[in-house]
Amino acid sequence: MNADALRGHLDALLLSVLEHEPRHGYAIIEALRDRSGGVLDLPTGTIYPALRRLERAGFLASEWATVGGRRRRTYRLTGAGRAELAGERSAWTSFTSVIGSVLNPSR
Amino acid sequence: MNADALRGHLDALLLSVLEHEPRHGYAIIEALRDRSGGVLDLPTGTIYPALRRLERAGFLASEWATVGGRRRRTYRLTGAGRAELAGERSAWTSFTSVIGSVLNPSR
DNA sequence: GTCTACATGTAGGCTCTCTATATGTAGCCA
DNA sequence: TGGCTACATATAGAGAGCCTACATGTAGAC
Repeated sequence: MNADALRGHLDALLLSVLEHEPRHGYAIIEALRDRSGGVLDLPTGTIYPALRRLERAGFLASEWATVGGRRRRTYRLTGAGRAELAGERSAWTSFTSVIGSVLNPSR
Repeated sequence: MNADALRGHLDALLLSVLEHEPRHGYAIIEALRDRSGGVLDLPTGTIYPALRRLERAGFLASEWATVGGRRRRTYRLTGAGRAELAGERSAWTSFTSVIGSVLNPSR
């Protein structure tokens, strides 16, 4: 998976993974790996800054917890985050449609 | 269309538009606009550097022509460019599949 | 006591796309 | 003649985001 290809789509992935349950960073990385069949194995240097960016934007909220002696910062979707996710899903659909129509024009 | 979303996919678009006929930069911009139904209206500052980059990479070759008193640099796909296009198409398919499976998991 | 898994974080680099600007021709219209 | 629009190419610099590399620490297995 080329790094640039992901650009601009990571936010949607993160919001999507947090849609039904809050998760901490490490668990998010695992969830992305699972859902993608092992293809998406994103480095911490990508995930953690992105989560902070999304929180700063108001799409996520976080709180600290300690589980088994380890500190976790657990993120959950805010209302704005849910709206953003809906927008991202719709943007993804039209994006694939547009690129697809250029890449494989039907005529 | 968000600028970041395009990242890493522009090369595929350019190669695709040049697949069946050589074109010069200005005509490539028009072709992209047409094929995308007007959504993709890319600035010259995006297209021209990208074309040079693809030529430097060996995927395109160019030659100058003068038509109606105006100078054009016409680009065509090289053999390596055709191979690259095939790879990009396949990468696009798996990319959409992966992102799609994360965004809308079936379970 | 060492190794792996779990867990979070930052600094700096790299690359690509966009904005803004520059230059020039051809044709239309007033 | 002068101005406007379409045609045509090009570059400098900005901005943004993802990655690499590094730093730090706990828990449990062997």
